[in-house]
Amino acid sequence: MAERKIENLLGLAVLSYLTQGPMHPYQLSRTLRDNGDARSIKFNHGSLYMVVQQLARAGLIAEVETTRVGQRPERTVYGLTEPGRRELREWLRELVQEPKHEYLQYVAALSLIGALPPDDVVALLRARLRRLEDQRAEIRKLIDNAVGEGVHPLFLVEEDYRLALLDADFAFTEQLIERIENPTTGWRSQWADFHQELA
Amino acid sequence: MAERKIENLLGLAVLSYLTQGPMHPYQLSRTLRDNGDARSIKFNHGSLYMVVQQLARAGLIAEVETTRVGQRPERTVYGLTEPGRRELREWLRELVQEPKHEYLQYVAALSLIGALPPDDVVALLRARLRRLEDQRAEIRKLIDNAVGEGVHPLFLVEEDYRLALLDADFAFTEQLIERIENPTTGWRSQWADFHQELA
DNA sequence: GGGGTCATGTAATAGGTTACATGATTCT
DNA sequence: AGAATCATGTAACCTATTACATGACCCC
Repeated sequence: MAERKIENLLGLAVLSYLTQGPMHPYQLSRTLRDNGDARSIKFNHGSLYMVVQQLARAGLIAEVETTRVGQRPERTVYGLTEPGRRELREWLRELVQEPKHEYLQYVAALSLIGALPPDDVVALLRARLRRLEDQRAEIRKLIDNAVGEGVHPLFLVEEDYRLALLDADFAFTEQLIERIENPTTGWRSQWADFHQELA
Repeated sequence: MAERKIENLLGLAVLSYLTQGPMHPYQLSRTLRDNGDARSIKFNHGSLYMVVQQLARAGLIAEVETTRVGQRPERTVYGLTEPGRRELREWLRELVQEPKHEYLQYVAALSLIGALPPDDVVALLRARLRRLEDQRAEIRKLIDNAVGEGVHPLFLVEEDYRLALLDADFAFTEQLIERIENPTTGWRSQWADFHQELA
């Protein structure tokens, strides 16, 4: 399968929004933030303009008109092209279908965790549990609010997914504490020994 | 808390390896790959040299000596400084303790999933389930092999975590299919209607 | 002993983020 | 009317990735 010209997921969001008609970048920016999609896709003002340029260069979107109101800078309105529509479809299909390898911070930390002494780690893991609970509650509230306002759950699946991951993290972390602390099979003493040697 | 000067997690790995004594970049590179830490931390040759420079500029590591063997380019050997040791500890502590918001591809896709027709999506989700199983099996094997060779499970926790996330993804995805397809409460028809309007 | 691959590093390019700039609008 | 904020875009900077370069070693 041909490599994608644009990797930045902001581009995907842009393509997706443009299915509802042509827009200028600022409008996209606005919609992104209002829609709360910025929770799911890393967004910042500067990158948006960049990505729009890239999409245009790749022929996935095209200038539809440029207007000017008063003395403000020109606004260039972009619309989806046919290749753009196809790219949107293919890109989305791939992301849904193909679990991608991602580099997560916690994974990185876990892979180097031996550099900290085990007792410290247990305390840190306990702290993590608390924060995970907080985050969970927050997302829960966000979902409930939205549903309360009549948003169809289809538009909240990504938040459900986040919850699922948080729960998995929580369970894993609890279990990790157990594996360190268990009085008979726990790793504590070996770990402490190993850790001595480093210092 | 003061912002970290270096964000790139490769830097964390470098600090961590240097606790075992000074090394030159190529040696770090080698260790990274051999250790399999490249599975957890995005690694490529070029970035490593960059990060090493950054760490040096920030005073977290320092040149210990530069040697030259034959006509090969000079090798500069770096060692951990005291601030570097502290940074390593603090950085790790933070990562363990504080669940970070990350932008995941699947999350992005889910947030825009309405752009695809529901029947397609169900097929894609089913495909995902199969690949998740494959990935799971692969990691399982990797863990079992390593344990078989006598590696302490402490050095495999990050793989356990990966498994936990894969399982959560699997369960979520199964459930999502159900929520779309359920004959009485499923989203299919509303979704299809909504999707019509876009075209 | 010539062709690959390893060892080791630098330079060029492209991507993304922050900072800057300026007219319009709203608030007090 | 001045201050603050919004609208809109560009430019400068920094980071990361790819490509390039070259001596040494190993294999047939």
